[in-house]
Amino acid sequence: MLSLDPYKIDLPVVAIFDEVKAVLKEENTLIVNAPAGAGKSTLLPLVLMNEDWLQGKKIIMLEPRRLAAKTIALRMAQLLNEKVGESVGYRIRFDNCVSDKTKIEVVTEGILTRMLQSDNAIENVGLVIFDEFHERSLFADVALALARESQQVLRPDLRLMVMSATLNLPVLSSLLKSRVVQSEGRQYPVEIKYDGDTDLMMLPELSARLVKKIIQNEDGDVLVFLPGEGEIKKCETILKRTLKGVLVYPLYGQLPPSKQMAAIMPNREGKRKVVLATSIAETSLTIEGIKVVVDCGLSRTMRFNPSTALSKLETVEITKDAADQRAGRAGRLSPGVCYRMWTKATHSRLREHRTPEIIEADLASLVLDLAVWGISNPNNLIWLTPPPKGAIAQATDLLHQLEALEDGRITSHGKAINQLPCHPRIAHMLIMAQEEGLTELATDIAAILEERDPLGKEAGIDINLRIEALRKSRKGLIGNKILSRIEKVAGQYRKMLNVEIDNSNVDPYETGLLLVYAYPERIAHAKPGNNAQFKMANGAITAAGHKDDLAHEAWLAVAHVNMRDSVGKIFTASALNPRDLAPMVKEKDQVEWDTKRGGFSAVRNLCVGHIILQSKPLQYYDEALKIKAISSAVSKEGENLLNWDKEVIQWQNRVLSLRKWNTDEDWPDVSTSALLESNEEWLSPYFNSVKKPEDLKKINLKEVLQHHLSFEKQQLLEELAPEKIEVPTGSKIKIQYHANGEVPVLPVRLQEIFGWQDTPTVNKGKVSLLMHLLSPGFKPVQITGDLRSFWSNAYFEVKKELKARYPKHKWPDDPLNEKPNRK
DNA sequence: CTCTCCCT
Repeated sequence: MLSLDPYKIDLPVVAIFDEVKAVLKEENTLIVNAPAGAGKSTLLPLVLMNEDWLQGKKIIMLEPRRLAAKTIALRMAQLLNEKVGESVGYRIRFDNCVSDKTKIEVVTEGILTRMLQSDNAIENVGLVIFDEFHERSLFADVALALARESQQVLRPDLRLMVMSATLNLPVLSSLLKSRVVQSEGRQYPVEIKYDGDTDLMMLPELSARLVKKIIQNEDGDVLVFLPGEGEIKKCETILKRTLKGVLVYPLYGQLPPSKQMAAIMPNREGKRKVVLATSIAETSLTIEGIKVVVDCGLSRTMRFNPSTALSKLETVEITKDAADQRAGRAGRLSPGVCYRMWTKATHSRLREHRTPEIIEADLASLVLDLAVWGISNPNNLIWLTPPPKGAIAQATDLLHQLEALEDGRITSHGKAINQLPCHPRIAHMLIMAQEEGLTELATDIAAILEERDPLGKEAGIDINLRIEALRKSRKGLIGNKILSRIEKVAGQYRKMLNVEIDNSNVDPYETGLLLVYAYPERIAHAKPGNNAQFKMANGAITAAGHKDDLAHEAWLAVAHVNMRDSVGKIFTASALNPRDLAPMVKEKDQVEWDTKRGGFSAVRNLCVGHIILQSKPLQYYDEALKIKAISSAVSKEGENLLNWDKEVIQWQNRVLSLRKWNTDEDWPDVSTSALLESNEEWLSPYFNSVKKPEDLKKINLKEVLQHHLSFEKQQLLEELAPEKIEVPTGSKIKIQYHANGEVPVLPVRLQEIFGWQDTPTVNKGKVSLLMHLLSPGFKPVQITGDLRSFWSNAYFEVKKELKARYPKHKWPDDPLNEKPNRK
């Protein structure tokens, strides 16, 4: 029983108790929109725990963070006058506290996915609550999609309640086809001041300057949002040097807990406080007594690139809802002010809602989770934001490589991978290590790979140094926060795989072998001339520092790498024994055309992915492959490779003109682009004897093209669009056709056509030629499309001019009865 | 100059 009447608690959410109860009695889905501080997370589950429709089943509430899950469960238990683990419990990684009596379980996201996996129908659950859904974490999105599927297919009575502070409500409510219950928050007004745009390079200086101004002109403590540790440290140095009598605290995730507490704890008497924080202060940590927020408008996020299968950290503009949430931190206890380091104009073009993690995350685990559920095509689920196709394809590919999937279906190996609480690559390594007898080592590597680097980058790239550090820390010789977290994770793997601690010396080759299981595409081979550069099996070039211990190894097994530049940077790797690569070496015949390297070649390569170990000329190869290779080169660079001369172009233009004029006659598209694209069809029979680029030049293109037309069409072409036309002197003069079917041009000297009454034509008299009339010296004198009118009008003007310039020629008054001449 | 946050 509750220790007090929940309706008498002084929190805004009390006002919606009855409405929430009423909706959930009738409907199975509900959205609750309540800002921070409304009291929804603690009170709503308690008010609902005895509803009839639950039929004695449990309430599961999903929290994005372990600490939040634990403290919320604790508060609820206090309100019930109980201990945690009785009516209210929690389940998080490394720690759970539930019993048979538990009716409300607060769990973190990974746990819910696990629950849905072991029992698709979650039979003993009556209500799932998604708290802080606006954070749009990957797991929350997946869990909602799966819970929804379960509700529709197996459990129509299962209730879902989505709770969120700022959210794209219309989209969510139309997707879930559910009602929205709105709660007030407890928030004081925050005045927004736009302080003009900044640039990233000057951020520490500019934000420090702004803070100094605020300290002089405003009351209360100040919270500054900066993108990362680097900016925070620089800003801290400036402020400590220039601001006297003010306490400055940094606050970010990597800080030891005692220093985090110092920043969060209420102010020491008499002194004002400035906290410089990352986005950690947006949601995870609350600082008491803040009256002024300074927001730089940037944050760092991890983005996964499916084409390289790598994640990298990027600095991005925050969205409007995140900016509002940051500003809200100034109005928890009294009215406040928020300075935004951007302009109103910049603000208007910011995106409304934060990017859901599913858009830019590595989806390997997601695809595997769905496969375990029996869903091979993620599009079959209803998503608030569908996962991107490229990332799904990359994940599916990888899972096939790891043999977790076969033809899109989960394998028994895939199920085993899914049982382990880590990325599928690492789970695959852990399982394969059992066969190699290297499980102990693998548990250490797995834990190191998923946590931050416990040594600085000054330690070099050798991952074996990290393993040794972990082993020393277990012997109590050294220690730090990261190492103890790594050991916690390693311990969980040891327990699951049933092995003991191994603190012996490490054999780097064993490490290398294991890393290859996790990252097969990152096997790296020293480039010739070894300047610490390596080519990886996926084709990318990477480098180690010149002085690194591993810089002169022939082979590396690379774990983490950054590919921001064209030559990537290796962060962690191990030496690799080439003998361990034997099973991965594949014989690949390469039949290709490379114009720069002299044309055609056929070789047999021994390779590991893109790394070529050995290359020998190939005596016998499939002729069809050769044709394909040349043809594909021709389609790309054919205009330069072939002898594409004026003759060919004239022939193309003749056919193309007829294609334009006589649409009923079915003339083929012989434009250059069409011909190059279809070259395999019409040109490839001539490739047999081709070896070098010169051989391609020797092909008589016009002849080949001519023959590609049917005999009838060849004849028709000569008849309708002849290459040349005979003029009265008997000269055969070339007609200039155009590709677009424009009127063809006949350039001819005037004296050669005396006696020609009418304009000459082609295409059975349907197309008159445009005459370019020339002087005896082939200079243009007149253009006409109507010869008859020329003779009776313009001719007399032209005659005068020509007579002056060419007095020895005959320029008759009656040109139609004059004999033409070629003189 | 890699280092935001978080989860099984």
